Amino acid sequence: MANTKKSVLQLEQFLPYRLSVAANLVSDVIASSYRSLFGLTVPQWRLLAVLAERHRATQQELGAATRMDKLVVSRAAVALVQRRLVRRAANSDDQRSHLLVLAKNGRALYARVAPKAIELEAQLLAGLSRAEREHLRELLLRLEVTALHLSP
Amino acid sequence: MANTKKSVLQLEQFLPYRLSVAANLVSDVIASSYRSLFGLTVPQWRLLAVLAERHRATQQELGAATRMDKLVVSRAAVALVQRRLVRRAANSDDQRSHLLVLAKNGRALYARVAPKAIELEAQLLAGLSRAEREHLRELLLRLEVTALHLSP
DNA sequence: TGCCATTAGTATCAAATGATACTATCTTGC
DNA sequence: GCAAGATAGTATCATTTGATACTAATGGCA
Repeated sequence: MANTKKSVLQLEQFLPYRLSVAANLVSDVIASSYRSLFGLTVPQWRLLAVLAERHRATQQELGAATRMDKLVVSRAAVALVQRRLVRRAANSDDQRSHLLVLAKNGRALYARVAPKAIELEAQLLAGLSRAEREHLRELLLRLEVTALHLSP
Repeated sequence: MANTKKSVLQLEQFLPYRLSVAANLVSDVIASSYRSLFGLTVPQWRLLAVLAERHRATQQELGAATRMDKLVVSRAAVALVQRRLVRRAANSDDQRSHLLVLAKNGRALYARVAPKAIELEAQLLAGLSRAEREHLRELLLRLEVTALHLSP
């Protein structure tokens, strides 16, 4: 019998479940690699990535760029500053916030982390053709937009 | 300039990041819905779903079916038993384990939860055609297999 | 049989995460 | 130009989550 109506739910076929399983597996691969190689958590690594792209940002901007809430950003920033990978400077435009910038150490670490990230991504995507990767990216994006719409 | 080589990393384009963002958004939609409507966490809901499919299972089997570790399964099971949604029976084949079965309440609750789950899935996938949904499912599956291979 | 390694499940403690509320600064409306 | 919100960031506390180690039971296998 073809599954034309799917009035019954099967967990294995349930997309939110599949998505969660895939994302967790990928995330574990990434997270354990960053932690063991560089001592970085995922939020910390994301901040580094954004700061490498933008050269400077407030925590607020970092939160928007990484879609992490301000508490997660704050804790990651504190850790990075303590490790002297990132420096804080006053923001003359707004004294409530600080501008975060990569320190020399941070820049050096990022130069080591980024190739590893690209390599991991390549390994994860090894089973997909170029066209399939593009398609996956696009499908995920559209899913995101819809989910965002449904969010509380 | 076409991005032919991508020697530089952009977080926005980084697949593990995109996947994580999409999965978290979807997961939040699901989790908050289940919690507010039924008082269920995601692990609890997954156990109900598997028990509804199989009628009985040990925690070990539940862990394998839902890809959650035994600690998560144990805590979810305790909560479900306390709410009398699930009953435990001795397993004569192996006295170390128990067989979990949906109680009447659990069956009734599941009958209310499942349609909601299917509806949420439909809403999340509203932006995708049938073919695209299939494709997404397949791509995620292949990604999973690769990630599993890379796992520690 | 009887010993040892393995497994199912849980208790216990440490660490991460999240909710709330606070301080300091900024913005807006009047 | 000054009160009344709003916002950036953090401290504090409560809850979740995870690591470790434990108990009880099983499965080899000598």
